[in-house]
Amino acid sequence: MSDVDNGAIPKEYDAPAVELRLMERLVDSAYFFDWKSKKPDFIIDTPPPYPTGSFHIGNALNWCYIDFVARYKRMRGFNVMFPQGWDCHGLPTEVRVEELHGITKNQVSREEFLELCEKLTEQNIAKMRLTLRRLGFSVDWSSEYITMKPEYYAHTQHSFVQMYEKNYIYQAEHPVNWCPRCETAIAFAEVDYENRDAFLNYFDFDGVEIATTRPELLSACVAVAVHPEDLRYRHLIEKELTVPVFGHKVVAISDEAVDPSFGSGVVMICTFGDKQDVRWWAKHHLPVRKAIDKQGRMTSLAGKYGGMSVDECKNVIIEDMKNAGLITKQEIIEQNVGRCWRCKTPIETLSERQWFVKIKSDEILETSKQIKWIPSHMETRLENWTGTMEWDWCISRQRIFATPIPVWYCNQCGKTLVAKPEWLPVDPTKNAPPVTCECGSGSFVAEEDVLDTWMDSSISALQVGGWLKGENQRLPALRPQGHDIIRTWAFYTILLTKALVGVHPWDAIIINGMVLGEDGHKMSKSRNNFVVPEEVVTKYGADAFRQWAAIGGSTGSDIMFRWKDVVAGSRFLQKLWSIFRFAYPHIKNFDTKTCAELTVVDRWLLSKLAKLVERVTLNMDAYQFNEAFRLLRGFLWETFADNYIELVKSRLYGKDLKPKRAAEYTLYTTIDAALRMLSPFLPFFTEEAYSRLYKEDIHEKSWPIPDKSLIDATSEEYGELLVEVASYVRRYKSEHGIALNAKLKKIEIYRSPFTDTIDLEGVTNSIVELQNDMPVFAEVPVEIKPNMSIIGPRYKKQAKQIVRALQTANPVHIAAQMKTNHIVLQIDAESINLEPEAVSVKSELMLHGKAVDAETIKDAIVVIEK
RNA sequence: GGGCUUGUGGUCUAGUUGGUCAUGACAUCGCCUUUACACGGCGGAGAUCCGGAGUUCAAAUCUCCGCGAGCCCA
Repeated sequence: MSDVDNGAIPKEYDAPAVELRLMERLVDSAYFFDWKSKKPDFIIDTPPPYPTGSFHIGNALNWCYIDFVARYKRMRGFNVMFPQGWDCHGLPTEVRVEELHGITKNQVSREEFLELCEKLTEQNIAKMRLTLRRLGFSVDWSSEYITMKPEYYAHTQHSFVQMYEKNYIYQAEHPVNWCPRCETAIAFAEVDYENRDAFLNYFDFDGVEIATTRPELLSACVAVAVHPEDLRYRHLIEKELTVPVFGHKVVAISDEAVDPSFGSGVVMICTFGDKQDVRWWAKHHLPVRKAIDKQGRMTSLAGKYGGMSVDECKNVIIEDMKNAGLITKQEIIEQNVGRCWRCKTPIETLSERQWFVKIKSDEILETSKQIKWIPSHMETRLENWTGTMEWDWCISRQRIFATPIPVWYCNQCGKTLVAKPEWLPVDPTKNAPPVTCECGSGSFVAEEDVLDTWMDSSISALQVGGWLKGENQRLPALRPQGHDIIRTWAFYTILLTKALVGVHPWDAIIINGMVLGEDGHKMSKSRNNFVVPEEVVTKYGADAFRQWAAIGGSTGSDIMFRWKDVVAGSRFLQKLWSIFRFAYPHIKNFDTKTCAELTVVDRWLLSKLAKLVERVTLNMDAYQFNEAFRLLRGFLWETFADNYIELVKSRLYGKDLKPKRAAEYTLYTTIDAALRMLSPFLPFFTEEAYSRLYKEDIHEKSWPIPDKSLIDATSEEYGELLVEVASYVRRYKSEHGIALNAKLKKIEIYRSPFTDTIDLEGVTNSIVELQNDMPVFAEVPVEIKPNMSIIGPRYKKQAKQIVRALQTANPVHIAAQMKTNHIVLQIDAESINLEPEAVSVKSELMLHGKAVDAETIKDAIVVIEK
């Protein structure tokens, strides 16, 4: 090859440089979903990330999966929608705005604060869009949605109104998880749990010993409880007791759930110390005594402790009780404390008037069963969560940056007025309703609470499918998400979609694992095992990063981020580039109509290529990206580059046109199919290579179809033999310290099934002679290998004895018998006729007196003359 | 405490329906600068597939027990 031929193709592939150049010519409209297309839909319910300003590596993993699917499905003829949403609302942005501007949300007006939140969110989204583009994701920007925009939150409000009309939503005074720092109710899904040590205080409760970790709730005590079978306390049941310090009277009840071995076996029930208190309170119809307010301070109910914080009150009351001689002992126990997932403040259980969505477990489970879960065991996580819900989904929040609840209350009669769909979007704190109340009054007070952010994001499946947009409602084929939000996003989306439109939200849900740092722990800033996608892309390029995502682990399992995987990815890019650089001059002007007379080696490769296409396609359909990519890489690196190309070099550089054309044809066909199959994984590399060859966009090409007529067992067998012979010669040279390109005196192949030696002569750089007959030397069998896949099923219990008999027998004797088609073995008293195919013979070959090296490969015998 | 997952050469990892020789990457050792690639090629060494029991002619693969790890939750 002269320099002129490949002068345009640089030797090294500089991925970051190529990728940045290609990004500039990207046209967004290439990936737009076509609402009027006749092609079948493939809509993806992309997770809307929280606009923190940086796209997390865990997101990036998930987006790689999504992009593999989107690009693959487009090539398979689908009208694909890969939308990008942004889940804007919520506390983190509120907190960030307070930090950035050195204010608290109460120091500025509601509007002003909202404006600051929106501005920050816009900026963060802009940053994250850049990362998405840099990673090569084929996002459909025409389908982008931003949940804080009126056109989106109008839909969130619409879902609220519809759910209210369908009797899924109600307002009630009910215990809720409350974060006193954020001053808002939160859902179970927002509660984190942590073990910590606490004092278990034993004290005298009107003559009965009671143990509690929460003496500050004494003023909220509404009952004491004992186990019904506990003989020590039977006499107490239904008696009235006086609460120490505070003096109010409570009744003693019995309940199976009391653990007689915990503490003294008597428990005090308060409003509300923990979830168990709530269960007892509901079951025994106990009264409510609110001792803690929304800021986490003691109320006037706590008497002289009123106004203290919970912790303060706890310390003071313990001191007071000790001084009064009430506390008898204290033990340290491990306690599990629920905390706000955002600010880590211990949560309280308060009884408040809140909005709830009914959880219909049966409906959710039934709907979930209509969805294909990948991997399937992830569905159990949803089932387990659904079965453990203690009360309904609390959707009201006491915050500012969120979707307003579209509700007013009549100032005169107190009636609740829920907005009509045509009034939406609406902020009730800014706008009065355009009607009067049934009672005739036109004076309303606005609901100031806002909606849980999951209400926004959990209509995403409907939203991307054109909900309320005058289109026929379509639904996504696929929901990709992490297993950490199965109990929230997946759960709520199933609930809302089923309730609102009566069907399951998606056909399939594919779960990605979490990304672990190189220390094996979940990636987090505090562990300092954190890597950002930008860093990887700057060093090695997006295509290398995407390979880590593809083969770092099997789909659904947690996957460790490893720099060396990215490095291996970039090396594969270089290998591919070298292959391309080598093939380019041979295929750039290739005429596809040229009919070629293929050699054994060509047919071998094309048969394997056809099988590869079949298997890769199957794995892509099953979302097994790791397997698909592994197959591609293995084929290209070993089969194609290390074997095929080495074998055909002499033909490609030779003067004989026919075999040259055949090799060119095979090169061309393989590279074309390989680039297409690689393109979902390596969009930049394949575009760069393809556009140099064809001046066309590979991403508009179709997925290759396996040419089954090329699958041919005989060609594969012959080709395999050729490869093994070549490999034997290489090994021979290596072992004998002969240079790889050194010429051997002569290579003879006896009993060769094929007739042409051109490729073998090329690759061994030696003369190859074929002989039909047996070689003149003796074949000495040295080992008999049993074929278990034949012996096992055929002889069952006797198999083990047969194997032992074969191994102890004289190999020469067994081999001789094979020629008569009967191998007679004596097993116990029985004589067994074993078929020859049940064994294979390993032989050493000897030539009378003369020194040659020889090896049996399959049925052929290769002799190297020394 | 519960649920789910998982335990494979030094490290990480693949392994579809149980079937002779367990995949690959990185690291390691030897040889090779051969006209695509030294970010490469060829060759080697390195694994009782966590431990135990069971099912089976046959188990990395199925079942049970034990020990360990991860995630989600209480």
